[in-house]
Amino acid sequence: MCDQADTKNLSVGAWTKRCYFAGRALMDERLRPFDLGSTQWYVLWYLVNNGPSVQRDLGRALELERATLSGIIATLVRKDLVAQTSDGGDQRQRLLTLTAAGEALWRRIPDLSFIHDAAFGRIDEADLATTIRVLKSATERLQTLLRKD
Amino acid sequence: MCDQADTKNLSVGAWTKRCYFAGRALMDERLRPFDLGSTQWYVLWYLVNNGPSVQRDLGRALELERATLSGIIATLVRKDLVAQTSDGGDQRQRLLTLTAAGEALWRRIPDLSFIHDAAFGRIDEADLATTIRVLKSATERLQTLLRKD
DNA sequence: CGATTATCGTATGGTAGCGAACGAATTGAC
DNA sequence: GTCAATTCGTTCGCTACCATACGATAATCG
Repeated sequence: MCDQADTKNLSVGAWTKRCYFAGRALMDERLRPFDLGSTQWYVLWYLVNNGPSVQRDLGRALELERATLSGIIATLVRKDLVAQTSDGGDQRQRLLTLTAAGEALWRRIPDLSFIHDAAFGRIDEADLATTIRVLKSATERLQTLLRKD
Repeated sequence: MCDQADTKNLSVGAWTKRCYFAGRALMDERLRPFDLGSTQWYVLWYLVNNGPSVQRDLGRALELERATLSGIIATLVRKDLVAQTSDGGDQRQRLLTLTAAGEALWRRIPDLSFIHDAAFGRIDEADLATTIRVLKSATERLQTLLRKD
């Protein structure tokens, strides 16, 4: 967004947006036959790899706000891919488990790691490290400014 | 998202997301007193710097889909910040102009360039260039894969 | 123990983004 | 000149994200 602005630094933000949305668009496209969104895929992925989990842990791992995750879970429950129960422990928490339909769907979904390989696989290790460092420090600075005046 | 996944390359995507949303969140926070979203700000910014513009050009400059821009314009028109007219030329196109209220609001909004300065200002030029190159090539590869099978 | 504080999930309302389908207008091919 | 293809904007339905406010449950402090 706004490459033509005064400082060339703005273009970092522009490419950050482009890259983020291009990745999401590709995931969404490949998941469309399964009627699944990219973030919904991440939730299933987490449950497959970590087993039944509490909503709170899932939100922290995927860095999603409670409200955001709540909506995504509601969608997955509506599609009968995930079940939301109480495990008898902390009554505030909800335990999420894959349903049989959810597991069956997951087995039908092809591997999506080619997306990350295609995007970053051929890039030099040192350049990747630099990119991560730049994005990380920029993010930290932005978050420091947030609500800190 | 998903830092704990198998390949470390995944974390580039995670930081891309983090950085993008951190920047947007900061813009949104600073614009909240003016009841303006970050993308709405970009539209006003474009009109201020380029004068009355056709919706099509604005969409291309900001890289927004027609449908996305249409919604944003509708919001700005509802707030009486932007007016949508026909300029007598191509009858399919709509000319966008800032209203008096839009110009008045723009004058009240503080400069937001500090956001980009804070995020990327202190980063080494060479590292910035590397980051842009990595993000650009990743984006291009992703877009090549999109709908090309 | 009781009252305050913190945490978890939900609900609401908003912005931002995309795909698909549509009508209207323009352009191009023949 | 007519008909097909393209372009422009809108609308609809959807995902995803956040802030805010709320109720319910835990944890803590007195």
